[in-house]
Amino acid sequence: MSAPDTLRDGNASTRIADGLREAILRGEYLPGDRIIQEDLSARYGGSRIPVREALRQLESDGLVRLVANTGAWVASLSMAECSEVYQTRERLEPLLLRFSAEHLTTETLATLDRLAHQMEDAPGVEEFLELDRRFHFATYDSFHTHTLGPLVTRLWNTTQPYRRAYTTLVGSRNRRIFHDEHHMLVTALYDGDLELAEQILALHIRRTRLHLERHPELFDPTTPPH
Amino acid sequence: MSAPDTLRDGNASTRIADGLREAILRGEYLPGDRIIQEDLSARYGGSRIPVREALRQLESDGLVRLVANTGAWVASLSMAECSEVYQTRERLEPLLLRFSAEHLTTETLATLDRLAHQMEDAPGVEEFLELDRRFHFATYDSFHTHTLGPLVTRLWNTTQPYRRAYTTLVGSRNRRIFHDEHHMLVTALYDGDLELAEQILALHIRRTRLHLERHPELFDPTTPPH
DNA sequence: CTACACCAGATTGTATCCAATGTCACGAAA
DNA sequence: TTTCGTGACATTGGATACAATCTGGTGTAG
Repeated sequence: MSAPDTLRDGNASTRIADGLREAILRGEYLPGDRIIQEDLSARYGGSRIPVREALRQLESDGLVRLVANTGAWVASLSMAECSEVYQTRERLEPLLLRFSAEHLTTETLATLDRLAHQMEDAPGVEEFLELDRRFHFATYDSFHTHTLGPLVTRLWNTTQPYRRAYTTLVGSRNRRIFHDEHHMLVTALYDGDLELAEQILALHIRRTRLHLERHPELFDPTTPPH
Repeated sequence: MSAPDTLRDGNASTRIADGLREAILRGEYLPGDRIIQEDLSARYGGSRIPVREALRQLESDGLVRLVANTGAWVASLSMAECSEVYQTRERLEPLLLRFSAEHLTTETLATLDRLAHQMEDAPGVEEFLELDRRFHFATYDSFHTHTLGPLVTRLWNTTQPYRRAYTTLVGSRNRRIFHDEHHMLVTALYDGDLELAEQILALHIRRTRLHLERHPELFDPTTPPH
């Protein structure tokens, strides 16, 4: 999904921010991990100046927590905070889906169907997560948004570590209903029934949240003081 | 609402970001205005390093647009983009209202009622905008949120210049329905009817959007390439 | 044994300097 | 007159160096 650590944009801060974001999403850094500026300088090249700009960016993205004169940590969520993100998604993503579905092409629909089936055979956690993300974002990509798209991406990103932990924990048990919901969503989109598609998506997100809430042990026990 | 330009947080970047954010919200900078790093250094003190970090922060907040090796501008919205923000708010704020309303105190309700009445006598545009913001955020403040509150603040911030322009343009005409909606909201909260409160709020935001959409001349005519 | 003060090392925050890049005005050619 | 190239200037991007601050361990007093 992303180029290697070579130059890809004009400036170093963007490159570092992108690289670190991907690393966090890949699970290379875990919630609560300390981030040392110098380490990032060494890893991505360059001095600490662009590293610091990158950290500011990621802080606004909700992936990093900065404390003045003290340091940076990979953001962690309490269960209540994670639930909040999911409830937010439950309201936002159906809207984005509606915007996007109005411009869906036949090719995209075919892709969605293919992804939904591929997921059923996903061998491991990483493949499953990756395909799930690609599936949902494929339903959103047909509408170029200014606000909503980036917002939803952000919400996915901040909760990614917990989705990974949950998926790892429960293995491939109980995934049937998950796949069924995906197929139902594809069918509703085929039929052009946007109202139904919105409802299925909302329920899909809601059910996932309720499942996550059964595993408080995955989350940061304390709400950090901010 | 904010301290003057003196130190308020440990580091300069946060101070500069806060100062510039407030300045943009006050309308001191207009959408499309060029921002020169050196000017901010001079204005807020310090070198350009913390200024650049502040600009990255505000870029992630959607208030500033950065182009590599070229410069920074105060973000501007096309009408479609502004509408998108309002449609997003229409889905998000009722949820936040619901969360918050569960913890509303009698004092807060009294404050809301007072603010709603004060707004009717607001002498100028700035007072009106300020009171409107304080009213709505007072309905949200009873619930300490991790994601939703900051998100809503962000959406308010990015559209603030256009609310100001619209309010200035139409003067105090047609404000009656606006005030009525506020009073209806207060009443619904008094009655503890959250369902009704959510609906009133959604309609309030929706109607505002439709009014804004009658004035395309307020917005950036071109969707900037990003 | 615990609590606290203090100091050394580690890490972050910022200023200055220089390099890289883009902008804009000017002038020459079509 | 318009278009295109060119070069000086303005502005941004980044590296190094240093100052400020925090952390964690050690030793001392209670």
